[in-house]
Amino acid sequence: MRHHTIHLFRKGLRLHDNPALLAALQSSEVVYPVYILDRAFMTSVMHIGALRWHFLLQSLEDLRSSLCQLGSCLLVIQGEYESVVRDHVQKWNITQVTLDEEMEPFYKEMEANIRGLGEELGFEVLSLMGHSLYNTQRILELNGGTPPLTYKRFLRILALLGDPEVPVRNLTAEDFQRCSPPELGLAERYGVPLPTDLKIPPESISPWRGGESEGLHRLEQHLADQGWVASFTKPKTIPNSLLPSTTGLSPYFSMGCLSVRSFFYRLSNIYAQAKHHSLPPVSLQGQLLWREFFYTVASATPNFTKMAGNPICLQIRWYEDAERLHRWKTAQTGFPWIDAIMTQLRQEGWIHHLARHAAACFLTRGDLWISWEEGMKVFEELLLDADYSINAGNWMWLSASAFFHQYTRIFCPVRFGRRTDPEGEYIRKYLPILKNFPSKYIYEPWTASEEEQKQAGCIIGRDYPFPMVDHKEASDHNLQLMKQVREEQYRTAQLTRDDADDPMEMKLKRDLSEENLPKTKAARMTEQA
DNA sequence: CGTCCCGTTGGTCTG
DNA sequence: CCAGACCAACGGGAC
Repeated sequence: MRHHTIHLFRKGLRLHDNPALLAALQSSEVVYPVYILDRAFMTSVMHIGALRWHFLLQSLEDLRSSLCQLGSCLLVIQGEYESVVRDHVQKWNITQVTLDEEMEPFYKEMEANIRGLGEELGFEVLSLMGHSLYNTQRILELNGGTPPLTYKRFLRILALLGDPEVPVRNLTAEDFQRCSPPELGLAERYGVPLPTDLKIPPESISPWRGGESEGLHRLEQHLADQGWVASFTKPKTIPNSLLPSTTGLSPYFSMGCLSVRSFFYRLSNIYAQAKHHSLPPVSLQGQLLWREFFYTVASATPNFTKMAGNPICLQIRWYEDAERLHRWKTAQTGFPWIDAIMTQLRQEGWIHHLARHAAACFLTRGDLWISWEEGMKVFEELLLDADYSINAGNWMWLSASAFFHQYTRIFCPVRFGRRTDPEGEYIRKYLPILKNFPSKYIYEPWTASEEEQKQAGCIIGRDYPFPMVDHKEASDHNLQLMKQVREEQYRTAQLTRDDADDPMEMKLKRDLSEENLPKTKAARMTEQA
């Protein structure tokens, strides 16, 4: 059967390793490449901010241009996705819709709705996995139905599965010539809108440009240095270097401008030629597998992006403090290292992984004791590489709510950054107000004398805020809170377990009595004293 | 069931 | 300058 097909781009904004689009071209006499720009969805479900809008529109423009070069086009149709599909299926006599399979609940729901429409209107739906290395369902099965909760265990499952599927071949003009492009006139009617058309602020000083072409260009630049690729070890990269010390390819992966499978195999080839190469978790390939790890856990965990109702997430009564949250979000904490990070995030939409750690630890268990969900929302809006599963997973990690539990390890907002950038060049770049501050004080400018502040041209408290908390005091306090939370949690777990096993009141009482509760060393010391 | 090992990237001190 | 011990001590998972 020769189909009339709509290929629906959602992520996967690329022509290389695009299995669903390839299948569309091979099975159709006409293919309509469509991107549905659903602004309400983007704003209320995806929560994308201005920088991400720019990145998306640039990616669409690049995709349109590449499709045109191959004799096709891209139709960007604005509207609610279900009614757009319904309208055009009838208008264009569509018999097939192809799309990438995605794992986020809202994208799954979208696909289910399109399948429902297919049954109603009589078209077929073909979805193929293009955004991840493995089928997460297979990983779950091999782990006995539950997601592996440690990376090590996850890797062991992957070893059973072997290498991921190889990428499909690049699309060529011949592929597109075998079937007709959309009618003339449609391309003009459904062009890629400009930011101003969508009332998005036009100015953008982000150094990241969206699109497959730019992504491939950056990828080639990095892969050219084979020694660097082979010896890459993540923790040794520098969070506050003025240019990214990692690949900075994440925005392109999150939107599917680059294929993770293609990258995986490019890395494998380089490793095969190198005498020595680093290994997961710290290697470059290991980074791709971290992404996969969080996808897997997220796909099998209810309420993964929330605390409430999330079975793997520690339940904590975080403070609600709109003012402190706002100051954190808008780079006004008074800790230059944290504020520089948040400034880079706001201006460029990308910060180093360790910088994310520092900022996240500060907001949650480190200093402010504000819910990781709030931080996650801010990152979702501002990070170009924001990804549903990875974002939530890392916020739980950093807040010691799941995956990571050694809550005594707290990032110091003063000393952590100073280790790799003692002169504070990163701070000077993103907080120009502190440009002339002496290096000695730049991570804690409030310790400079009035005279020194005057000389540096920045009075703390007037030109730049005082720190919003005393880090030492706050982190000690939070440490105690975290200890309490964990003891409480144990008590609750004990209660529910015994409830299920043995409802007898006597047993409950016995197990909940003081001497049967676990004691921290600190508690034991107090007792002795 | 208990015990022990170890974990992608803290901080501090010592040798 | 760097490696390693220690801090205080969690929880998943192996045994």
